[in-house]
Amino acid sequence: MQTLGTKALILDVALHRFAEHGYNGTSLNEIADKVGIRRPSLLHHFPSKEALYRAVLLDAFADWFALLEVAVAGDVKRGWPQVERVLRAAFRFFEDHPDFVRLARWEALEGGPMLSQELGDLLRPFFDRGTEFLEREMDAGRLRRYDARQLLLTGYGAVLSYLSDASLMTSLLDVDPLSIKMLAARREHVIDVLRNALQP
Amino acid sequence: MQTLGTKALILDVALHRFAEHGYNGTSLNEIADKVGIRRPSLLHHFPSKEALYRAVLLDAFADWFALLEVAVAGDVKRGWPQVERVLRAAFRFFEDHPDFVRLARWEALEGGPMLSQELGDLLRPFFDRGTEFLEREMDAGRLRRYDARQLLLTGYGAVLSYLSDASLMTSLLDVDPLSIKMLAARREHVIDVLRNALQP
DNA sequence: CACCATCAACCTACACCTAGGTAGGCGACA
DNA sequence: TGTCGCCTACCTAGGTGTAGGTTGATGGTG
Repeated sequence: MQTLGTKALILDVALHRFAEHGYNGTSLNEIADKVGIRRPSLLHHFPSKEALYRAVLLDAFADWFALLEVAVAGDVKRGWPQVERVLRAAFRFFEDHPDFVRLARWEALEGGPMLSQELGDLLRPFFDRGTEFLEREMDAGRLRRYDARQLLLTGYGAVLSYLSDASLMTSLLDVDPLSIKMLAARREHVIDVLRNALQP
Repeated sequence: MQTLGTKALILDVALHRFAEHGYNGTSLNEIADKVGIRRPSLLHHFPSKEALYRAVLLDAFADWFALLEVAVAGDVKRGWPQVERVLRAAFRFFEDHPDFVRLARWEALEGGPMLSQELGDLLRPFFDRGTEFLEREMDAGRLRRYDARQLLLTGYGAVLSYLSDASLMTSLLDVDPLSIKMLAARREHVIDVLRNALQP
């Protein structure tokens, strides 16, 4: 049942590998082997390792941007309920796309193969929209006052680190941090902390 | 004025390189060049790349463990003031040891060159002591109730991500995230958020 | 003091492997 | 007959690690 074309299959396998071991830790041979072709055949579909990586990264982020667009559409609610709505949407996305989380983390750490700047530019509009929303709600007294940009970065760290650093979490928690149960516990915890910090 | 012996100099340079580019992204040639010797001379001091990496990592963590010992010594205060005391000590350490932060992040992401388990074992006692402290204070009503372990992990993510993902922060903030001013802003922000989340 | 053995720290040269990427051929199929 | 997708064979760069030699400091001994 391999409905995926070879190209899509390559992207799929590469996403897993890059997410797991990063750019430097992944070889084209590994990817090709898992796809079931030889390396030169892989390079027939993508001109270079870096081109493949870019394609993987942009694909992954396209999904994330699409979700963000939907999640913030209309600013349906105000104050904390809207924050919680977006948070839950984000959590659901991250839980469904663990490879995306790790890929993003590698990219953020490495500064990427000269791609980080570009990604930052794509991320920036969403960051600014988030900032504006938070500032508006704080001004209206519906959220406790903080530096809105710092607050977004705090959310970023609190949400993503747990998911990206799974092996460390396993050492500390003695359970699979990515099990359904632990993911739910994590989600509710973060939301709980932020609610208490944000509600006036 | 090179008061450092060659071995210490190697460790120093290697720490920088591993922190910046990770294990796979760093070659012994780079390190040797920067030290001012040839690679075989470097391998005279450390038997292999992995041995060098282990030495770097254990050194870095030894400093961190030493600080933790001091910071938690005596549980001088109770409730939030003690939490804030430890937080500030940790921030100061991280600001003084940016390479440590990034090294830890690489290690957590990569699962490390088979070292992560070992590191987890070293970290574990501190994690458990933190958990116990928080639970005691929560039971006494001096801190708002959360899952203590989740809370520690939230702190981990919120504090370290900003410092380790500096290149991403630069893209989003348009300023040097590691400047004295921004570091202070970050510190006060995180403490502020956690205070509001934790004080009953 | 003169002599010699030892050893640490460095070097050059080399062996070996794996990586990414290229050249060119072969078969299937429109 | 052309083109697509794949192959084998090959190239080069760069990585880790080893072999073996040089130098210079140390330190015991006649």
